[in-house]
Amino acid sequence: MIKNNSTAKRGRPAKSGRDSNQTKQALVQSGVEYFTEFGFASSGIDLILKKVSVPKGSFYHYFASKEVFGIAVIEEYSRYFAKKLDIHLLNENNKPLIRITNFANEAKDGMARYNFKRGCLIGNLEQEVTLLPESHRLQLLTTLDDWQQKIARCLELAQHENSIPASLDCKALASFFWMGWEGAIAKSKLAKNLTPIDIFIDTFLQLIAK
Amino acid sequence: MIKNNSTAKRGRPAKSGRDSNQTKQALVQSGVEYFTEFGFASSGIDLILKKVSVPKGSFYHYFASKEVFGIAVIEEYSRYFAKKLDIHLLNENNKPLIRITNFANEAKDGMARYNFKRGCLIGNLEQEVTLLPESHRLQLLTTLDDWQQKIARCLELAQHENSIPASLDCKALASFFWMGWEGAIAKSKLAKNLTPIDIFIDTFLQLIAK
DNA sequence: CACTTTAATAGACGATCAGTCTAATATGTA
DNA sequence: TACATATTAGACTGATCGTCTATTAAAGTG
Repeated sequence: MIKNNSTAKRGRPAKSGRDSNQTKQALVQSGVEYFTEFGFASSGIDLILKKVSVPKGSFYHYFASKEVFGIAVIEEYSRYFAKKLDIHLLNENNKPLIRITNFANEAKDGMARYNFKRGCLIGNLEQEVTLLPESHRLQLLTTLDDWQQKIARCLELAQHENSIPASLDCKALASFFWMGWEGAIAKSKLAKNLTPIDIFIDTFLQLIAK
Repeated sequence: MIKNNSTAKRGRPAKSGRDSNQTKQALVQSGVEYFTEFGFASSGIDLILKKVSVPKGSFYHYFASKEVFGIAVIEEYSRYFAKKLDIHLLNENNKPLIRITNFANEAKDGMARYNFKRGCLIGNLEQEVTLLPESHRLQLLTTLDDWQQKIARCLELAQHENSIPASLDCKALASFFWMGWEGAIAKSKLAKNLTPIDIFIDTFLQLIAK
């Protein structure tokens, strides 16, 4: 007998009508939103579930624990953000430093759109690290390292076209960039306006310009 | 009858033997430590009390609420940190940029001494701002503004002695400095080493040097 | 010395909410 | 019909939170 390849599924059907992967993805997405706004420790599973109409009893059917769920959430955000970075930083229509500016502008839009309540998931969890499981800590480091490489490559391009001094160490400069960036996002959340991000980007570009 | 000016006190004596002000101060100090390590929301009053052997029932005798207590804690830390800043930034034995380096070195010592678990209270609460009462948010902004002025003045001195370009806006640069600083402290906590702080300070000084 | 005032403590209260688990339910397959 | 599988219902334990009220222990007062 040939295995039926149709979409027919065994078991009790999900209340929402979603299939298993969709439900999982919806939960992860909800987790991204809550963790970004309230952090890991202060986000309750209850609300995360409620937001996407998945009953509480189902959580441990989809994830083994809150920690494992957290890993999926961080991974999702990392992927999403890396993609956004690539769109700008690899855009050959623009010069390298313009690409960075464009990325910053998109991020600024996001900050304002969510009323300065969200910011960057990675930056937020970073501050919470003393409360986080070790698995999360390592994952955050890996993510930041990835982003750092993307910026470093863009800065190297700028260097090759002689927009910034050859004397600069682009790897160190990329690390410097992200520290300032996370600080700027945090300050922007605190001040509830975009001035900090503007100051950060403007100053950064001014300082490295040849 | 002349009022007795001795140390005799009414009321049930404190278990610890401390007087009211000492107890209050001890609680605030304990709060600084807990809030710096775990943030405001995740720090329980219970542990803060236990650390300085003040019984739980006494908390609301000394402070009207956790929020009011938080204000005292932030104020204490702000004062402590401002003093530390002044010691370095107003030290006329050193050139302005050396003063900044010295401040950074002392902070590095502190990070290592506490095993990268504490960092900066203000930076930590900053990330938590969505969970904080508005009074705390405003207080954090004021504190950062104060620190910013101190660094700005130091940078202006550097400018006057021609160590950094006259074209730089010292106020903006000071704001830039603190965003990067808070980001570097956070990254250092995450990585559990001092490399991020080194990269931040070295790069900052390199970029602004004439 | 009785009584009041003040300072500090003891201990419990109600609420919330975490993460988890077991039993029940709803479907497909044999 | 019986079983396998997928999902849900909902309660459970245990912690912990911030807060409050009654009580205790001292000093002042007349």
